[in-house]
Amino acid sequence: MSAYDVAKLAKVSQSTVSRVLNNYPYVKKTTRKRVHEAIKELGFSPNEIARSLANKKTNTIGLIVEDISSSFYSETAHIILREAQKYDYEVIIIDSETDEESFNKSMSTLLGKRVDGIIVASVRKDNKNIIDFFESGFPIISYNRRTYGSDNDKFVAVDNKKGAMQAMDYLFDLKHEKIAYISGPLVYSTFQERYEGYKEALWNKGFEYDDSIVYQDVLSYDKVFNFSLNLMRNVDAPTAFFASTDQMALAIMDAASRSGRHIPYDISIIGFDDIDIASNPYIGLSTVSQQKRKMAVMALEKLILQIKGEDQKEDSNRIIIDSKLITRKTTGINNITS
Amino acid sequence: MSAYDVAKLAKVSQSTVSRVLNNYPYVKKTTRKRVHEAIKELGFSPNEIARSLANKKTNTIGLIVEDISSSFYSETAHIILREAQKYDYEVIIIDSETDEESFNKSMSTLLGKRVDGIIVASVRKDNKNIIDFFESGFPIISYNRRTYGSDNDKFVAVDNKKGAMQAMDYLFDLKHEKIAYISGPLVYSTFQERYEGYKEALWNKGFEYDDSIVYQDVLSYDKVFNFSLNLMRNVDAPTAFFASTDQMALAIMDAASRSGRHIPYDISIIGFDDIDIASNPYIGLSTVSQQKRKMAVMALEKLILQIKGEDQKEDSNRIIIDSKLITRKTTGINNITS
DNA sequence: TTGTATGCGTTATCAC
DNA sequence: GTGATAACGCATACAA
Repeated sequence: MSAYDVAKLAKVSQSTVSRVLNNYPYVKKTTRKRVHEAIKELGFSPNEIARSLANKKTNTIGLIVEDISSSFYSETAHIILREAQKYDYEVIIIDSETDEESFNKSMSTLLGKRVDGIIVASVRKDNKNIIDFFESGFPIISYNRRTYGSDNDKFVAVDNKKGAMQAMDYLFDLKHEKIAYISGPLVYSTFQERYEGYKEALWNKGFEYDDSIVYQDVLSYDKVFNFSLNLMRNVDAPTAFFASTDQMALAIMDAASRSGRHIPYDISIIGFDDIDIASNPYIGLSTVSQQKRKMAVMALEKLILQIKGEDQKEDSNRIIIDSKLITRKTTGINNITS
Repeated sequence: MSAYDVAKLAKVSQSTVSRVLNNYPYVKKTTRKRVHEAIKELGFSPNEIARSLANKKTNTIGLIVEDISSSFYSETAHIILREAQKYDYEVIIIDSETDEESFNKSMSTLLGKRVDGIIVASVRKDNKNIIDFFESGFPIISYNRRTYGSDNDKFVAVDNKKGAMQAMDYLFDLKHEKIAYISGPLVYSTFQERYEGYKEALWNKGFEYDDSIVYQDVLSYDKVFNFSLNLMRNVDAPTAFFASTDQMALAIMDAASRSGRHIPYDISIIGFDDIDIASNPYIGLSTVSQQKRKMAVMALEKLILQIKGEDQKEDSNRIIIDSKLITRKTTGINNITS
């Protein structure tokens, strides 16, 4: 069934049906009513595909995510989905790896579907391909992780370096001096910058960087668990652990209890992200908040401005959100007398 | 840029371009090569929207979810997204409430976009609207929660009642006799059936159903926390809690530690779902597994069979997956002498 | 205020 | 093997 059927029933032309569908003002009231009745009678709903073809816009956006089952992504995706509804956009989510080949494939299928814009939740910092899109003017924005090397990049992210320094300074305030750091892959700007924050905080305090208490590898629960457990078994184990994600902090907490440590009396742990489970009182993880909601909402709004061509040149395309230290129950004063 | 540009460059007609795009066999090798070269030179990628209009299929499916940030949904969505890629389907995710009005709205926009099929993660058991779709033959399937009242319904779900009984029997084996039950809204088949399992397990043992130790309300962390904490403060508090979701079990664990109880020595807690965090050794929640992966994969496969019209009449459209009891560290023998 | 005709970028049916 | 040409279901410029 098409608009022609409606037209026939309402005794008008298909163009008139189209006009009432699009609220074109100059349609006689009575014919508008006839058309509406015909639509209802037939249960007609316009074919958005055909509409998109004629319009050259699909009212759908793409969201490329690394792993939607991971808390940070699912929580921000939730916000984006709900928010997009308000603007009448649907969203196609692509869940794929971040290597350049996978990324290109995701972009191709999204562009094939002619989405109006794309949000990328997880780029690698050296992704060259996305830069071409930034410069092409196609509506696209990344959040959480950013890319380097383009003057036209668009992203919204927390101040990762500052956030890391906040966490470190807080641990220093609690009299911790030997602080282990658990980093994710440095191919991501988030980890790169948090790592810099860790080092700079150390430097500011005059402490030396100790490679042996720094983990820098893939985000694997088991690997982080083992690394932490090993450290904890040393006589002069670190008194505090700073994890670059909450997920990893969970693994460290596990290692702590496995090693017989009591949090936060024997050991302090702080994370980064503030995923939902962190605020669970049973976990009560101290962490650095990314302000997920703000981040997700701004990414979407900025994208829509681009789509509508309303983004002002004066507006910055690089939005940096303030990090926020959140102290809960996994951090405490250092009781280890050394 | 369109296939016409490619055609011009390759000195063929647009139809021939279409033929090589679709791997139509009877195209001369040399012209096929010329077309491929032209495509590459122009960086052409076919407009899937136009293709969909001509084809009457979009190669995209819809997924209606209640809250993608909730573990169970994000974890199953992850599986569905990854799996759909293999079949060359994209997926539009709609995150919305489950009341009939919201549901109808979600369906309308999905049908407007002409998706090839729809997966519904969270229907209410009395949803009448979805029944019309089951009976219309439009490819649609629900997972996790089902609907009652249609002979043509299609779903894949765990055996919720049996799962609940497994949990209860396990607690009975651990010498628990007074077991509180935390239920979600009975408008969902999952909670309805788990509730029945709870009662039937009680009945089988000859224990009486005690309304005062049963929570039956919305899924709210705070409400469950308070309810549990109140119970625990009684002199003859339940020695075990059975939560109808892992999320709620987390709230109960919180209440337990708040009330000074040690899990599992003073109190046992068991959940339902087996979300990822449950297996975190720091949490170590005993639970009933829904076999998420199996469930998600089957829902998608069944849907695709429907789309391709290959679903055999002999096949059952009601797939019930076995529940699996998973014992971890939140359950133990009852030490309370009564 | 409304109808006619054309285009959007494909696929598919015919001819040649 | 390949090229016209008519759909697909709408939006829209142009006429009337």
